[in-house]
Amino acid sequence: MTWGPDVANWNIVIGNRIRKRRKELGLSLEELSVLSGSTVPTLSIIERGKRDVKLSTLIALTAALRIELPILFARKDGSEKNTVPSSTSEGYDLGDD
Amino acid sequence: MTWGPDVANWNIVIGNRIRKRRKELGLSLEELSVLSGSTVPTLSIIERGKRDVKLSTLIALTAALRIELPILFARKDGSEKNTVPSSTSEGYDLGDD
DNA sequence: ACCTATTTTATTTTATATGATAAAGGGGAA
DNA sequence: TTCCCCTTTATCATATAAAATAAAATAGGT
Repeated sequence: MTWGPDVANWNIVIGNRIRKRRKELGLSLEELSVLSGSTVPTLSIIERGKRDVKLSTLIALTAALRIELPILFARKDGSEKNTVPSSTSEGYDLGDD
Repeated sequence: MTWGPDVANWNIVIGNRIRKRRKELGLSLEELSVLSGSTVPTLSIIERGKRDVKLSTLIALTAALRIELPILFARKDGSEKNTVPSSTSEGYDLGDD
């Protein structure tokens, strides 16, 4: 495994959010497995932040959990903006696609 | 290749955002390659949305481009909130990690 | 203690992202 | 035109995500 601290942090944050949401829905790993198309062992590994997951896998999971992808990557503090800036004080302009 | 429409869309959106940001910084693929650790061909493929990237690759890119990961995944419309809800009307509670 | 459901861990195989490298394409500028 | 820079495409090797499966832990109930 062994990733940089940023990668490790994001893997754990995302894994925690997935697990929390799964519990909210009252789903077992087995049930989420059916809904998402990932196997139970894979889900266990992802939820514990032990895998450098591919984007498609996360997207399938968000669909199964009925949340949007940006939620998984949202900042923790409720303060900051998180929509695409169209020319901002931060000095970049990502929108529009 | 061949992904579902959600995956294809996100790959293109993220690729476009990366390329736009790279241009903003006046970087060539070669220069971004050095900064991010990905090879030039890989960057070309990612920027055109033709790869199912791993999360670690995106994180290295955001660092090289000096943007935050949530920006890459931000919704297009400037309206919606995008921070972690702590118990919301949407019916889920992802925070805290 | 037992029983059951759930989760974790381990192993093997398959699919694919990524690296390394080379070659080809595409504009501009001279 | 030729040169130069940048990007795309192609090929092969390697690393690893993910599937499939089984087995071993763990958790909660009773």
